[in-house]
Amino acid sequence: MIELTPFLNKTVRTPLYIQLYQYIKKEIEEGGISPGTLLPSIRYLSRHLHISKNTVESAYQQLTAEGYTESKPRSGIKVLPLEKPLVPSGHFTYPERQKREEEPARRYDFQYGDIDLDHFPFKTWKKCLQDAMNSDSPELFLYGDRQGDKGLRAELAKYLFQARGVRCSLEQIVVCSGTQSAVSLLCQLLPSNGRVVAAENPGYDGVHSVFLNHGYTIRPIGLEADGIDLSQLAESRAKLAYITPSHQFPYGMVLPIQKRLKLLKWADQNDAYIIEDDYDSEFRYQGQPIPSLKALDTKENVIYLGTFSKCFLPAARLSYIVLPERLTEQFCERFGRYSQSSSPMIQRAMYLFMKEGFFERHIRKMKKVYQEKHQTLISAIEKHFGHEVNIIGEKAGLHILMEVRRDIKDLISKAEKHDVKVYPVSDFWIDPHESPSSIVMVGFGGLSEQDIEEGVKRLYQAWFA
Amino acid sequence: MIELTPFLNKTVRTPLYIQLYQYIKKEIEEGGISPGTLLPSIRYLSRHLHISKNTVESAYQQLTAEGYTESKPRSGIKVLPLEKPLVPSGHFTYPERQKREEEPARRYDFQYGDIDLDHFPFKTWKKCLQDAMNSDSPELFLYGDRQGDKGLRAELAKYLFQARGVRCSLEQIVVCSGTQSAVSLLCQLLPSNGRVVAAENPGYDGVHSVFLNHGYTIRPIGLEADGIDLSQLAESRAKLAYITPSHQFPYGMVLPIQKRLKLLKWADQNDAYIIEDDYDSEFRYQGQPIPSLKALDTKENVIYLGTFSKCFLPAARLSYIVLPERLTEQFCERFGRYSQSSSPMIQRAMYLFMKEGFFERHIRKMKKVYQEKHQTLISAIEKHFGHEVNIIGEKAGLHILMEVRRDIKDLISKAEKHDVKVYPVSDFWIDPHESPSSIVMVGFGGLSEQDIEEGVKRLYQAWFA
DNA sequence: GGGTATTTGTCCGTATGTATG
DNA sequence: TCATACATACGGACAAATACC
Repeated sequence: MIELTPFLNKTVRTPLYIQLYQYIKKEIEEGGISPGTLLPSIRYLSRHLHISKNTVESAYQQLTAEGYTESKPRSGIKVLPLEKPLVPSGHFTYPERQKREEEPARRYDFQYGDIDLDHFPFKTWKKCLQDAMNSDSPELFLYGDRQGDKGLRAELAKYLFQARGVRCSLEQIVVCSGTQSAVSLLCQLLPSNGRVVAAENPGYDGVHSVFLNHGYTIRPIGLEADGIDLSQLAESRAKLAYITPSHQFPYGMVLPIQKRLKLLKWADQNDAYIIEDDYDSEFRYQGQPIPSLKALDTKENVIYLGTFSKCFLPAARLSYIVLPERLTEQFCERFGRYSQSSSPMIQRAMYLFMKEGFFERHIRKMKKVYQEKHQTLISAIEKHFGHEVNIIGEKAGLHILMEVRRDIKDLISKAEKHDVKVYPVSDFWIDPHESPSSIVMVGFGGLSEQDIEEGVKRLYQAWFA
Repeated sequence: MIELTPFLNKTVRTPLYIQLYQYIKKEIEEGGISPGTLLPSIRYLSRHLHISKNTVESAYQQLTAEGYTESKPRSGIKVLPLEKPLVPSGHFTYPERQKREEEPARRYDFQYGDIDLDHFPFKTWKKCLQDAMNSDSPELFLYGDRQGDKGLRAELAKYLFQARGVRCSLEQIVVCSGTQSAVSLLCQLLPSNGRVVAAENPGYDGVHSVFLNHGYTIRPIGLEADGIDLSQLAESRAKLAYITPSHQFPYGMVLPIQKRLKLLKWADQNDAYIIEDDYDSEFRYQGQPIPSLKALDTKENVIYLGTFSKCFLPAARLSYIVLPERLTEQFCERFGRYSQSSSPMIQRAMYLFMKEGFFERHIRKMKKVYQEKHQTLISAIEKHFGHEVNIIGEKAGLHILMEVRRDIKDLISKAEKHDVKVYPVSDFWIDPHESPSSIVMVGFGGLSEQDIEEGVKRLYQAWFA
C-alpha cells in the first residue's frame, strides 16, 4: 500500500479536505501514485493524519467526481489512468506579438461613452444580479428566450410607452447585445432593395461600419440647422434611412415635429423603413421631452432602437429593437434558429431592476447629475474661453462639440501634453475628408464636476497660453 | 405651509424613509403638493411624525436626487415642477397579440443544448460574478475591450494550448456572444469570393442560417463513415468551409488524422479558409482526446471556434474565435469601431472562474457526469429496444441519434403523448427534403439518469407498446 | 442697519438587526 | 459558528440663512 503524508495546515484558510485533495491530485498527475493502485482506505488515512473520516471522504469524492479515481464500494478507491494532456508539459507561454503601443490613459479624458460611475447604484444592481442567480428557473441558465426575457420585454413595453410614447406588444420587442448587434440583425432582416441606406452625415460611425460590413452602400444625407435635409433624403431614392431624431449624433439638434411628420410621409410614400436610433433621449436638460418618431408612426414604417448603454450601464451590453408589427413574423422566420446573444442572467437582473422601480429612479437621478455636469462644462468653457470657442449642441445628451479656430490634430496633441483628452469628429463623416477641421468632441459623462472644471482649464492653457 | 400626514407603518418591512419618500412622491405626482411650495422643514416633520430627523432627511434626499425637489441649504426644500409624462395617465396595457400557442413543457425532454444543472457550481460561479462586480476597474463597467477581456483571453490561450493543442497569441482571440455571433463576424470579415461556403450536410443549422442571412450560398458536402467527403469538397470550388472535425454534428463521427491532413492540404492549395467548430470536444468518453484541426494548421488557414455553452453555461453567452495571424490585422481594421457584444462583467467572472482552476475541475467533473448519463442512455435503449433501433454517434458529446423504422412525425407526436420529447433532425440537412425519415435526435445533457431511464422506457411504450 | 436668536439643511458618529460568507 | 458588511434609524454638532428687535 502506498503511503500518503501530505502536509496539512490547519492554520491556513483553505479547508483541510481541499488540501488533501490537491495533494493527492498533484501526486497522481506527477506520477507519484501510479494508475491502478488503491488509495489508502478512508479509515486508515483518517487515523494516520489525525483528521476526521468525513474529511478524507470529501477529498476522495472530489477526486472521484473529477475522474482521477474510481470508487469501488467495499473494495477500495482505485487510481485511474491519467488522460495525458496533449502537450507533454512545460510552462505555457503564449506567443507574444509585437504590441501596438497602447495609448496612455489621460487624467482628464473627455471620452464620449463613459458614464458616471460615482452615482451608479452598484449595491442595488449587485442585489438584482444575485436575485436573478437565485431564481430556480432553469431557462435562466440555458439559452433563454430568442427575443429576450419575457419579463424584461414587458417592463420595456411599459417604459417605452410612458417615457417615449411607443406602444408595442411583447412580440415586437427584440433584446440585443448592443446597438450594433441590433443593426446587424436588421441588415440581415430587411429586404435587400439594392442594399442602400440613407444616413445622416455626419452620424454615428459605429452603425455606419455595420452597414458597410453587411455590404450596404451608404447615401450620405446632409444636415440643416434643425436636422436632416429632407430634400436630399428624397433625392437619395433609398428605401431605408438610419436617423437619430431625438438628439442628432453628433451635432445634437432635435428634429422638430413638422420635419418628423414629413419624414414619416416620405417613408410611407416610398415604402421605406426608418431606423430611429434613440440612444440618449433620456437626458434632456431643458424643455419638455419630445415623443419619439416611433410614437407618431401610424403606418408601421419606423424601426425603433433603444439601449441601456447610455442611461444605465454599457457593460450590461443590452439594447432593444421595436419592430413594426408587419416585420415580426418575418423576424421569427428568419431568425428562428438564432439564439439570443445577450446573457439571460443579465436580462433577468435588468428585469428585476426595472420591476422594482430602481430604473425609473436611476434615470431621474442621473438626469440631474448629468444636467449639473453639463452646466459645469458650459460654464467652465465660457469662463475660460470667453468667445474664443463656439459650443455646439442642445441642452441634452452626454457630449458637446467645441469649435475652435485651430487645426484639430494640433488641438488634440497639445491637450494630451496637458493630460487632457478630447476627440476628433472626422470619423462621423461618411467621407472623413469632408469633416470640418476645427471641431472636437467633448464627452462629459465619465468625469466629475471638479475634473470637468480642471480639464477645461487645462484645455485653455494647452491651446491659448 | 402644507401639512403632511402620511400613514407610516412601523410594522411593515419597508423602511420608514422609503414610505415617507413614496408618500411625498405620490402627492407631488398627483398634484396634492403643487410645484414651488416648500416642504415642511426636516425638524418640524420629524417632531410631527415622531420619527428621527435623519429619517425625514433621507426621504428628502431621495426626492432631491430624483429631481422631484430642490434643496436650498438653510432655507428650505422646494417642490419642482413635474416633467409631464407624455401620456396623460391611465394604466398601461400593451397590445396583446394573438399568441402562437406555446408548446407545453414535457417532463422528459431530450432537448439538445440543455446542460446538467444539478452539478453546476452555482456557489462558485456566483462568487466569481460577485468578485467581478467588486473590482474597481472602471472598464468593467464601460464597454470593455473590443476583442474581449484580456485576462480571459490569456486564460483561454492557456486552456486551448493545453487541452486542444492550439497555440495562439492574445491578439488572435476574439471573444463573442455565442457561436452564431462569431460566424456573423466572420461573414463580415472574410473575403467575399462569391460568398460561397462549403458545409457538411447534415450540419449545424444554426450556423447555416447565419451564412444564408449574410447572403452566402451553401454548398452541401456529403459525409462518409469517417466524416466529410473530401472529393465533394474539392469539387465544390468553395474557398471557405465550415466543419465540425472533432465531433461531427449531428452524426458524431471523428475526422481521422489522415483526413485532417488532406483537409489542410486542400485549404492550402485552394487558398481557402476552414472554420473549425469545436463545440463540444471536451466530452469524449473513450480513447485519447484528439488534437484540434487548428493544432495541425501550419499554414494559417484554420479559423477555430470554441464555446462555453456546452462545457459550462449557455446563459453565459460566451464563445471565442481564434483567428489565423494573417487575419488579425484585417480584423482590427474592419471591426475597429465595433464594441464587444458580450458583457465585460460576465467575461471577468469567467476569467476568475478559469484562473482559480474551477473551470478545469468543472470540465473533469462534467466529463464524468455526462459519461455516466451517456452510458445510462445507451444501456436503457439497448435494454428496452433491443435491436429494434440503431444508435448513431460516437462515445462523445451530449446527444445521440436514434434510427427507428417508423415515420418521424409519428414518433415525435406519440412520444409527446407519453410526456417525452425527442427532436427531428430534418433541419440539419441543407435541403430538409433529403433528410432521412426515421431518425430522431436525443440530447441527454439536461436529464438526470433516472429521467433518462424513465424517458427511454416511455419511448418504448409510446412507440412499440 | 446691525446684532441676536431661531430655524434651516448638512454632516458626523453610533446602535441595532439582517444578510452573507 | 463566528465575523463582517450593510442598511436602517437615531441623536447631536455645525454653519449659514432667516426673522426679529
